[in-house]
Amino acid sequence: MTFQDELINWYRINKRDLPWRHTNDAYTIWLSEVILQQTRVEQGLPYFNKFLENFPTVNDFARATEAKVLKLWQGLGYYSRGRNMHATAQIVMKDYNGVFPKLHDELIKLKGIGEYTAAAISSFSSGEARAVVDGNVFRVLSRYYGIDTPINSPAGKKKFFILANELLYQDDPALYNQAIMEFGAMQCKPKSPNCGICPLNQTCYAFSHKMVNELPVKLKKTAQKHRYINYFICFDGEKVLVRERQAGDVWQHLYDFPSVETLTHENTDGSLFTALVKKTFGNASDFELISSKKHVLTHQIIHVQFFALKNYIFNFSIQKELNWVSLSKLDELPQPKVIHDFVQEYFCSDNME
DNA sequence: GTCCCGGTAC
DNA sequence: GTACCGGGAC
Repeated sequence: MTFQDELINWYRINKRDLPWRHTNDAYTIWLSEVILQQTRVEQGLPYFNKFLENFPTVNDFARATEAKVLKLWQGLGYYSRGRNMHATAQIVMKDYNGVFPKLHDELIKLKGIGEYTAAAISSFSSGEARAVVDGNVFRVLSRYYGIDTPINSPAGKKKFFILANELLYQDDPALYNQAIMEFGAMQCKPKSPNCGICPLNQTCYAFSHKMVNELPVKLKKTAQKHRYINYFICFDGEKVLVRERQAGDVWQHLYDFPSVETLTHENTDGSLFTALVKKTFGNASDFELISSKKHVLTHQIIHVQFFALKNYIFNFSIQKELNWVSLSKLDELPQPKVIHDFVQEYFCSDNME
């Protein structure tokens, strides 16, 4: 049997029953593919159901507010995906009369749709012969063919893209695309794949050369930088002061609190930190540490501290994009996970007293 | 705790 | 090439 036939055969027996595999609708497939970018099926599945329920059509998606989209996206990470989807839904309404494109060359023009997603949507919705090249495909091909070109280098991307398209099963591109990705996700897993039961083990380069754990090769990621963000919780009766985060940093258009960022881990009781807080919030201001958390991103390790702020003088010129929000409405705002976790803990223990 | 996983935009 | 997030495996 050929490589392609083995994969398809394996897929017919082992595939998971997933909702987006029962449709040819480009809009529904787009929802699933963008949600599944950088995301495992188990984590993405509830979000897919939530989005389809809230936005049954691309028109419903386009007419929503961005805050509603981000609120539904909350906790999934990489929020630019949600913002780009919202923009794309509006472009589809305006430029495509609400009919979601099915062909690669149109899809690739849309925000948030790159080579992988254009190939996936076009092959699954229209049967177009475009090979998907995602992390699963990189892994399966690099191991089976023994290719050690780094998958995150320009040369590697080109090489695997060409090979994947040469291997594409022309009789049913969609079936083959599904098969190789599912095979990568479930059998040719990143860690401890069970090569003993793999139907391709007799012809797999990595297996016969004992290189399964060395492939694929990936260039080392850049070092993470440490950041120290100190949040201040300000109350005015039932209202709390929140900030909408702006472009140029993480969590764009999500909400957190007024903050003071320092270059190092400041001593909370130290005079330097106290001076900084007084400079920001007024000389009479006083603060008390509530909670500390560490939040890890790709390129940043964010050390977060939450303080209760008292006797401050509110001054809009100090931090922009500040708004008072009543406590009961706070959870309606999209929040970064580290903020949402804090809010849940802080106000839950408050209620229990 | 520490390490590893994954598409797109710029 | 680098920035974007959160969760799962160990």
